[in-house]
Amino acid sequence: MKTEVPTIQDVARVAGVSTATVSRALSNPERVSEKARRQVLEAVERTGYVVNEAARNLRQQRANAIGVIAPDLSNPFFSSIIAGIEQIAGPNGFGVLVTESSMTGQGTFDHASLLAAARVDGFVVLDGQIDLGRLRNRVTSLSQVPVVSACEYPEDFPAPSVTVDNTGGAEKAVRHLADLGHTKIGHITGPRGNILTTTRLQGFRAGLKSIGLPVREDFILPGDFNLEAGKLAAEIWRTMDDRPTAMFCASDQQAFGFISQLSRQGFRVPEDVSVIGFDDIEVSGFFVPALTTISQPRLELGRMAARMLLDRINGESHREGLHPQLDVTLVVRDSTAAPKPE
Amino acid sequence: MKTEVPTIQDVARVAGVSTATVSRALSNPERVSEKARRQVLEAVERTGYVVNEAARNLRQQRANAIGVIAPDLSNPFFSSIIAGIEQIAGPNGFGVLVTESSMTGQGTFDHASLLAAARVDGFVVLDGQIDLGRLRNRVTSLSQVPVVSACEYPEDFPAPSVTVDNTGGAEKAVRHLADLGHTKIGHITGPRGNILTTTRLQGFRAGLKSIGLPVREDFILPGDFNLEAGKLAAEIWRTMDDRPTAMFCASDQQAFGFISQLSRQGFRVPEDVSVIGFDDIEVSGFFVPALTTISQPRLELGRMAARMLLDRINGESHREGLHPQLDVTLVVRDSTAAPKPE
DNA sequence: CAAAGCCCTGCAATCGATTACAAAACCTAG
DNA sequence: CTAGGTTTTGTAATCGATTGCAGGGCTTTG
Repeated sequence: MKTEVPTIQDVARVAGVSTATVSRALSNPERVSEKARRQVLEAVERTGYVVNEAARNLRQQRANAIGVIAPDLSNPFFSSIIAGIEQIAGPNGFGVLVTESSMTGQGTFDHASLLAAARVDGFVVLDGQIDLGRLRNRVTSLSQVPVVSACEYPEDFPAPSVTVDNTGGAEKAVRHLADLGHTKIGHITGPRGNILTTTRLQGFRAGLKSIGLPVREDFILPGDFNLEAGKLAAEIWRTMDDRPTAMFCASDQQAFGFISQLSRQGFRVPEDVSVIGFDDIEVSGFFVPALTTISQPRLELGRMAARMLLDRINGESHREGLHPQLDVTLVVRDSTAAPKPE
Repeated sequence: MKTEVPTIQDVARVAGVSTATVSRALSNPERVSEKARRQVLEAVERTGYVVNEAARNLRQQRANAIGVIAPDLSNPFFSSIIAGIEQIAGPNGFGVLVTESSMTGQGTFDHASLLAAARVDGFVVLDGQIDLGRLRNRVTSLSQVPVVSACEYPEDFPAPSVTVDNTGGAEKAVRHLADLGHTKIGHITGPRGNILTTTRLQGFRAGLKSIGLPVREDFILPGDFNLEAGKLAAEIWRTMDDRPTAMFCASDQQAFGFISQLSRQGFRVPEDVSVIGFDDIEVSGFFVPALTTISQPRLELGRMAARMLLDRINGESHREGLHPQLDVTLVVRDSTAAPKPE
């Protein structure tokens, strides 16, 4: 077995043409003669040639890859978006470099700069907490790299973004609960300072108002998007004198934690309290009880973000505008029901 | 704002030294004088220089990146492994290129070849179904790229691997159920032909034998690792005349599907049937009921795979042997209990 | 048949960093 | 002060693919 990796030179020699012709035969087949094309293709087959991306990238000044900065890979919500990005990037000849930003602040910077320069042609940012200002300061070249944010985005983020209608989703959730007859509706929020937290809380308030229910501030519990936060909120709910009969959770995971802890304490969902989540991750339909939730088009989020980024990289204008917003839908399952008669 | 990305030439000019000195100052600081180092560092600061990875890769013949071929990114099980890979790769200066192989057979090949050549220095394969022979045939250069498989691996896979003790885990599961008093123990398998399916089934059989219980073939239901498979198995379980009182599921997701469907039909876990899973994904502790399961060190799987791959790339021998196997542990929660007295 | 136009091909420059080699600078010891 | 050794620096080749340019061959048209 020869250990040398074949180069375009080898192919050229075998095919009896110049390297220029080989290159053209592979990337612009219509620019070479039928005969040359056949010879080149056969030589490629024979030698097992694969283009050296580093050389191509250097010459073309593009990496044919995009970076994804995600806060937490083990969260199924994000992996689905990444899958969507993959679906668009792959067929377009772009690789996807995924980086987790849930490291120290230091780490965030180091990783991003690692990706920068000729490594990637652009970024999709999924992390709403990322300190882009800091990034920009330190990595000059980054300011020239196209960035698109998806889903979450920091305040004043100077880049195109694709989001879902969080406010509208929250309103839908509240309306659904009210339609069932609930009047004492609570909310467990996301983490402080997060844009999703803000918009969903806004929607929650707006929803209550639009149907003439008062906003009970003591029914708004601070939380986070993870399982543990739901569990903690359940503990608070338990100790309340006057309990909400329905809770709108800022995420499905949070709802799981909430329901889980409640069940353990002997409460039942939806009999004792209705619960509605947000996200519609895969397992939600299989939870016990199956979770009523606001469904986000996660795959489409990723796909759209990738499309926008690719457009920017190719210098094309956005077909979908700078800040497209995708619709969310209410999915009614078994975790919500009419309140117990007093 | 100037739009030019600064190169090493610019830094050299600003610092008043040659490009060779700049390069050395950055990668081998001890090889240049104190003075030159200071000048270079300052020039880097001033110009905002970031090394061009493509150029470096081309010259050094290494990409400083590794590829990960995962079957399904939206499965939280895999994302956790990927996170582990990240944890090792990042600090060692390696980027991580993630690719999903759950596409057409065509896609699999295309993606891998996309990553090949100078894109990555090696692969971690998480997909047990991948057809490496086919890959090897078509992509000559791949046979020279180090590969490590983690978790799953195709039969006769000619590469180092890191796995967990699946057989032992299955035995532990069976023994736990038997200890609770169960004698009619069933199993829902993984997908046909998968190595995990085989080893866990083996362990299931061995476990029964070692405690003197007969293996009832009709208690072994064919399945898959996903939620839907568990649901289907529940339908079969329901129609059985003589039902197992405990089920060992090949994955947590499968167990969720099983429990979910059963609950919907009015059965209760663990009162009517005990269920034990395999994997211990994050949500398992928060399921209703909290799932008893076999816990895999998922993060460590990824970390070890990354370490092994990096060792191979650096031409070092493996500190941990060619096929290390990690231990799994039984985590007892609420989905298993003694069988109902007849 | 000549001129003009088009298609195809090859030569050689180029991308930006690294590094072998050689020269220069600096030290040390005799 | 000098020979020999060590450290630091610079020059220029190199990695492999792409592409501007120009030349050669072929076709078309007047």
